[in-house]
Parts: sequence; structure tokens; C-alpha cells
Amino acid sequence: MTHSNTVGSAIYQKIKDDIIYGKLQPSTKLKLDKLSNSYSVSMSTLRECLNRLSSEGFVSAEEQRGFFVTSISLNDFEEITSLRILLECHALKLSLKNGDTEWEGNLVGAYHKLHTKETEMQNGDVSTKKSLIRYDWGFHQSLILACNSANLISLHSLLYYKFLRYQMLLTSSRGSDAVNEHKKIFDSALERDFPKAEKELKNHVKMGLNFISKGYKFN
Amino acid sequence: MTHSNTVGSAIYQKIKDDIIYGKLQPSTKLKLDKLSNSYSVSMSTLRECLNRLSSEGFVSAEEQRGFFVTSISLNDFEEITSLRILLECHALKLSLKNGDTEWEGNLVGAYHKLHTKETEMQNGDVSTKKSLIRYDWGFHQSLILACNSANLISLHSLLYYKFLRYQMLLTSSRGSDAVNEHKKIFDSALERDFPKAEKELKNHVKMGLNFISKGYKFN
DNA sequence: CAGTGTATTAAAATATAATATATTTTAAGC
DNA sequence: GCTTAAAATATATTATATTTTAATACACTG
Repeated sequence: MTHSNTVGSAIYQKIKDDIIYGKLQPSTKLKLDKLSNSYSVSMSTLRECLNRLSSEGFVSAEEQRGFFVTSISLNDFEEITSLRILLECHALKLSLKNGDTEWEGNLVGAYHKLHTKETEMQNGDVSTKKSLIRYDWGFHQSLILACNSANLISLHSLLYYKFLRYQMLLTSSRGSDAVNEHKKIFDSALERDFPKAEKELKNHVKMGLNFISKGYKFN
Repeated sequence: MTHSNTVGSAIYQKIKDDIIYGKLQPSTKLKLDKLSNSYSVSMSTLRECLNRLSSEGFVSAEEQRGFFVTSISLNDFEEITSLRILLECHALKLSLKNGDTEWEGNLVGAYHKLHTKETEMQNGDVSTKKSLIRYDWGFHQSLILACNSANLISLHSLLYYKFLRYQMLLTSSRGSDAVNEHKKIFDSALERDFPKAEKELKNHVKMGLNFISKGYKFN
């Protein structure tokens, strides 16, 4: 049994997470020797990791000036949202057309997990916010998993996580509104009603944008 | 004036080009010390570059097994094409809505360059195929440049070049068909007729797919 | 004998550290 | 505010150690 994660991929995940969850804040200068120390990796491994993240857009590389956590702006957030909607709806359309029993069953499972966690949260159990996010991701990916395009799934994942970084700017979340939206998306997906599912999905993501852009003061 | 390209970004461009233009063929194992020699860069710089390219999808990294030029398949080509159409049409719609005189003028310029080169090529001057490609890129990007989304432009660029790699599998090109299609796209774009422009653009890209998938034998 | 599994060895990827150089940033002085 | 000197930092190479994979030889088994 070889669970030999390389140092490189471990540190990549760690830093990516720290950016998404705000431990490394937007526009922060990522000083190489400082990070090399705090993450306990060598400079070369760290640079490999930062280069990967800069290709994805979580880190911005400025030649001869080093690396920075990619800055945020309302404008960028709107772009990310718009692209997420474009890709997620397109993939949803394909998924509703192609999805077989296997896909449908996995979707039902993913929704059940999400809904269960959401109920826990509404009862005041805040300890599991990070797992709620995992289940939210699981649900949204399950929706499109039958789209039959690895490239599309991969691009969607990128945009979901860029969106998530903005979401994490606020500690509060939307509560019961999001729960209802999820249910509507789920129901219309099972009915293979694409127009309705698309409408509800668009609305859901846009409401997320609205909530955050009202609650967070971009400068 | 600072044109001080770093070794890293220079080698990145070189290797990316070599992949797109087929000098480094699909599925080739990218042995580190061999590449380090042939491109005359150190291993660390090379690894940084390969990590960037693997994030973008031109290179595939397999943990502990090294790097490979990303493999090709008809299925992948169809996915890429479909995504390119989705993004390029979406961006075109925004661009036709927002484009001002500045944008329109640049588009006219880009089309003129492309058309001039196309005419040269039809007269038998094959020496400038690579510059024709640059002008084709220039035209297609100009079309969408007023879409007002840096994220969209960047994603579109990625997909254009992934598409281009497939295009480069054949030495021959489509000749006068493509020339006519470009004209139709250009004309309808200037008239701000989105439905027509979209139709012509979709057709243009799909014809590219057809031409290549008929001429190249995927295994 | 063919095929299969298992050591052994060779090759290659991964990771760190040490070093040199070039560029940017900071600080000091005019 | 401008120029220059010093410090900090990024970039790049090289050398080395470790780990993993790939290749080879060798025995075992049906």
C-alpha cells in the first residue's frame, strides 16, 4: 500500500487551503524564506508549489518581485460568479441529459449528506462548518458529474474554489435560504427539468454573490 | 525598459510552444535530466516550468513517476472544442454588446492582418505559416476583447491553445474555407449581429474539428 | 516450456541544502 | 525630491541524499 503523498503535493494543498480559507490573506506578499520556514519545506519545493498556484490564479507571480496571494475585488468576484454559472449550467444541461442510475444515486446520496449537515448547522452546531462546505462541494459537483467532460469538470472545480474564497471572506452564512435553494435545485434535477434546474441554480449562485457583496466591504 | 525575461519564463514559453507545435509529441516522457540538458536549464527551474504546464494541462504529472506530455484523444479534442465554443461565444456576446470604437478599430486591424496573410498563403507562400497562426489568434482574441472579463479572456486563451495543438497534428490546413468563414464572422461582428456571428463562429470552430478528426488517425 | 512471481540492481524522481548572481527594496545622505 | 549605498530578496545553479519506480535476472510452478 503506497499512500506516499509527496511533500510537494501536500504543501500545495496546504497553501491552497490557506489561501481559500483566508489564513493567507489577499495581496499578502509570499516571502520565500519566511514561507519555507513556516511550512517546513525547501525553497525549490515551495517555488514549484507557488508556480502551480500561480497558473491556477490563486497566487500572482511578478517577475523578479516574487509571489503574492492573488488580490480580490468586487469586479473579479462578479467575473468568477458569471463564469461559474456559465460552466455549471452548461454542465448541468449535459448531466441531466446523460445521467444514468449510477449518477442519480450518487446525487441523492450527496444531497442527503448536505441536507443532514445543513439541519445540524441550523440547530446551532457550528463545529462542522468546514464539513458543510465539503458537502456543498460534493452536491454541486454531483450535479454535473454526468456531463461527460473531464475538462469541464476540472474547470468548474477551479471556479467553484475561487468562488469559495470570496465566500470565506464572511464568517456568517445564508442559512435557511441556501437550504431551500438546494432543495429546489435537487428536486428539479431529479425531475430532469433543465430549465427549472438552471433557473434555480443561477439564482442560488447569484444570491451567494449578493450576500457576500453586501456583507463584505471591498476597497 | 525592462525586457529581462527570467530563465524560468523563457523556458516555459519554449516548452509550451514545443508541445503545441508538436516538437514534443503527445505522451512523451519528459525525463528531467535529459530535458535539463537539451534546454540548458537547471533541474529546479525545469521542474518549476513543468509544474506550471501541468496545472494548465499541457503536461501531466504522475506522482513519483515524473512528467509526460499530455496525451491526445478524439474525445479530449471534442471536449476542448465544445468548451472553446462555449467560452468564445459567451465572450463574443458580451463583446458585441460592450465594444466601443477602440475595440472595433483593433478588430478591423486584426482582421486586415489575418486576411492579408491568408491571401499570401493562398498564393503559395508557405514560409509564413507560423505568422498566419499568430494572426488567427489575434483575430479570434480581438473579437472577444471587449467582453470585460479578464478571467474569461484568460480561460479562452488556454482553450484556444489546447485546440491549436490538435490543429498542429496536421501539416495541411483548410485554405479558402477558413478564409470565407473568417469574413462572415468579421462582417456579422461589425454589424453587431450576435445570432449570426455566433452561428458563423460555431460553424468555423466545428469545421476545424471536422477537418482534423477526419485527417488525423487517433488510436 | 511458458508463464508467474520475487529478489536484485539500475535509473529516475523527489527533496534539501549550499552557493552565486541579479534585481528590487530600503535607508541614508545630499 | 533625487541619487547612491546597503540590505533584503528572488532567481538560478549545483551537489547530494533519499525514495520510488522500472528493468533485469533468477528461481519457482503449473
